[in-house]
Amino acid sequence: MTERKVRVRFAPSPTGALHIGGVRTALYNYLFARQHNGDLVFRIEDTDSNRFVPGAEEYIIESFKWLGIKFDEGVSFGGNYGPYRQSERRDIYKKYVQILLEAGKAYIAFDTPAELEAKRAEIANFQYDASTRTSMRNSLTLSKEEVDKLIADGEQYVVRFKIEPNEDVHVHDLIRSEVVINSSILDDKVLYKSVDELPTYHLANIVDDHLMEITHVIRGEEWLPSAPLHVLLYRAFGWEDTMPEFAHLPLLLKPDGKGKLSKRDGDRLGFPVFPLEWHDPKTGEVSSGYRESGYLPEAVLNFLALLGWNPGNDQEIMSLDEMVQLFDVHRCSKAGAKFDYVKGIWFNHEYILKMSDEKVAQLFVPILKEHGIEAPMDKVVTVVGLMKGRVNFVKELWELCKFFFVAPLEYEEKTRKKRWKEDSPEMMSKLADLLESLDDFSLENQERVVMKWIEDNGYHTGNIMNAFRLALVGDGIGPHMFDISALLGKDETISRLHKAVERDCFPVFTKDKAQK
RNA sequence: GGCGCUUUCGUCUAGCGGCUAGGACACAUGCCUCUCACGCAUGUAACACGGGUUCGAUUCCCGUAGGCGCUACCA
Repeated sequence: MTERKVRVRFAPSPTGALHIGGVRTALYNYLFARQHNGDLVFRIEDTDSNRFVPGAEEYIIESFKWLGIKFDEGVSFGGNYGPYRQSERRDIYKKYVQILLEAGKAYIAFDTPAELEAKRAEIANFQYDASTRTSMRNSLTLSKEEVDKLIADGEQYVVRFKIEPNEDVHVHDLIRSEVVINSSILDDKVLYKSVDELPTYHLANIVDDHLMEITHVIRGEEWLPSAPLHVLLYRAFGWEDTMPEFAHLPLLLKPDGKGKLSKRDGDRLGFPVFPLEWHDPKTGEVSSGYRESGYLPEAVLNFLALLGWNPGNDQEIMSLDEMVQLFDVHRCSKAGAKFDYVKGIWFNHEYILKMSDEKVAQLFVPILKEHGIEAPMDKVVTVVGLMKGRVNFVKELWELCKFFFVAPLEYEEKTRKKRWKEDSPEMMSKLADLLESLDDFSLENQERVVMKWIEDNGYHTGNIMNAFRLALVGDGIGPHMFDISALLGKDETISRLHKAVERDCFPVFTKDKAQK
């Protein structure tokens, strides 16, 4: 095979937010490049001036920065194969269009969009190809003089690829092995439009991949039908010997129902489909992002990687570096994968579990601040250590942990009803007195003394501990009691006990299940 | 409609002629326990259908059906 350095590219169109499927495509390209000590190129395919959306390019770059996917060259990264924005490569494309024209492998067509539309309405399954081009207005049916005159008169035209019929075109695909399509079913694709002096995707793509010395094209399955066209283009230019290898990835599908994953599904089922929050400049609509929803970038990448690929064993939790080692494009699945966002939540849980208490605490501090809490770091770290296993997202920590920082003002009704007995005020007073007498308020000492006190007096452990919990937490949840009281400290613990006794654990609140 | 791709538990998937069809998420149950979780254990659950090939098909081939994609002067 070739000795060329591996070079792959991710080439989005700046038409809006980066779709999560695009993120996965980029990830696979990244893994492939890293694994082969190759380069990953970031190219912007903005050949459709009508669909350009301001801010989209910046959004895409920021997304990858957050995710931790690094490019070696391209828009905003520099490199020796630029420019990397297709709208800045007009002259290059013009030159190659000319080459095809001169070689008789492409021709100029003057049929207006309206005329074509009429044709399509008139003839079922109309296709601009070998069977119909002789009856259309193009440089094959018009004389050289007529063509020149039309152009001189400012008539708009397009350049079409002249596809020879009845030829079996073989596309070798790394995931699907060989795909064969007969050239007769391909139409004479528009390669270039005079209106904006820009090529269409197909031409620009082939020219750029060739000039940028791309060795492997890893892209979504939606491109499979046009792969034969691309092969034909490489051939027309005489570049077949350096034509990249293709790998067409299966698509990401709706979690339920049918069809490919769309932004609507996210809104409908409550999960993001974009890496970052996206503010649509045209509609003003705001779409949620994985970052803002509290996902860890490593978890998102890990989750995405396994949607359509697996390392061949049971390992599911993998760092980016591990994935680089394990990735194998031949192990990609062929069929589309329903987007299992519930599993994505599980990945986030696993990554929080895996992350050090210190790091999670750092993420928790801003959330505490939002609630007006400024706590010493060591306390936050301890709380996180006690509680992080219970959540899927760092932000969920607040609801579960707030009692560590704020004394309860109300007590959960159901728990009060169940755990606050007739004699609880009396018992809690006694407990407060007992704790008051302690010089050593450590977890171990408290536990030893209190448990002995319970045993000596023949109390019921559950009654005491549950009332104790209700007094300190205001609810029937949380870690072991002495973890709580030790962290709260002697004064705060006793204060909360006294308050609970005074109030008799009133007022109460109910957990409204309806509100999320 | 045409062309192409595709088809294993509800979901993501392992399997590459002979297996009690494995794992993970979700779900259920149990254990742990002062509560709620975490965790751990166990369980429910799949080879789309019909023909071949073969001693033997989840696996190979051909159909059918379903799904997905493409079918633009969009990518």
